[in-house]
Amino acid sequence: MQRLAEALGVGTTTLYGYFRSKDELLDAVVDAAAAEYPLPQLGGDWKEQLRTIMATLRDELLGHPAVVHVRLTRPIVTAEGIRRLEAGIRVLRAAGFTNTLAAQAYRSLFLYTFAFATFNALGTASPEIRTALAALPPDEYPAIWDTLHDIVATYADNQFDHGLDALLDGLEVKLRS
Amino acid sequence: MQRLAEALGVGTTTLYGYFRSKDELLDAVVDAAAAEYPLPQLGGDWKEQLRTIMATLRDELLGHPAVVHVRLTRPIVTAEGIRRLEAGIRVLRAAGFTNTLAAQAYRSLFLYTFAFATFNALGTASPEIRTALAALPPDEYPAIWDTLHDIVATYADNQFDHGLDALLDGLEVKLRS
DNA sequence: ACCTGAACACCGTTCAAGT
DNA sequence: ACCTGAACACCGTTCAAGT
Repeated sequence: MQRLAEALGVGTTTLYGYFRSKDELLDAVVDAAAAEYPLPQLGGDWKEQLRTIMATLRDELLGHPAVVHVRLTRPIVTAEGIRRLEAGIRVLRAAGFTNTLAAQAYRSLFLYTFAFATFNALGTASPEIRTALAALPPDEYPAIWDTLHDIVATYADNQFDHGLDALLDGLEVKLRS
Repeated sequence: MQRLAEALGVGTTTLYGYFRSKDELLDAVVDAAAAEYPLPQLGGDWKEQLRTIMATLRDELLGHPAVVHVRLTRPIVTAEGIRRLEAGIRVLRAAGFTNTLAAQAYRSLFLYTFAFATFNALGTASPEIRTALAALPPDEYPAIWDTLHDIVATYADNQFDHGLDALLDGLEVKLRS
């Protein structure tokens, strides 16, 4: 708070005239960050529409990594988050999912997307991981040794699509059964 | 640190004789917590084996919620985490996945599991979410209104299986193509 | 070797007072 | 109404000194 106040050229206590606490200020920051990534027009089949919704969430979190940490401290409901949820449930129900399955499916997609963005945003840097894994004894960890390159590669962006596609394919299986 | 030292009945600075910093102490805590949940004997088909591995990770994080927050601050590699990774990659390769697909699949499962545990452990309490969602105007958010009960229910434990099963089903689709 | 009080820089927040 | 310095309780860490 004191650093923010100094950056703004005001006294620290001035901030408390606008926000009751640091948490309340951060809530507003999170909401403002979310508002920068409004839901675009949805097109394509239900899977493609959900891909668009989740890509928006991912971009929001990657665009403001600091927001991720705040959101993991306590539950925060943003206006954009509500709009994404509404759109997601609509898409899933229109695709034929029951209310229960639609809610569970959205939650699964949300969790995966949030985790991907979290581990990317919080800088789970590949060099450090690589070093740690490469130092393991190959005879004890042969599978890691063989796939070291592939494991490190999962910190790249295309990992997002892999998991999301798998999840969507799995949801389709549930839909058909 | 001062509170921990007091609880231990020693001076604060005594702790720095055993750990170079608070981070280093927390690393040891995280590793100790993980060691409480060793990988059990794996049985069943590849999906069942991965379910067992991920359940172990989930239990570890839910068993020590404070650990979750620490692990989201910086990348931490635990001994048990390495063992789980080795076991997971082995299972996936034995099931027929290529090295690349195995690494991506494990990462997807890990991300989903970690996110589930995170949002449960950090107390994304359903009452607050319910209140926030129930206060929305029904004409603007009809899908949320209709599925309010189902959405709140996704904070329960059986949500874990739903998403994990969907992910595993989706991975099976990839395996067969 | 093992332990420690004092001190430092930093933080969120409150209070009473200033314009 | 809007702003503010001083103060408080708290924190991680360092230093120089104790046994």
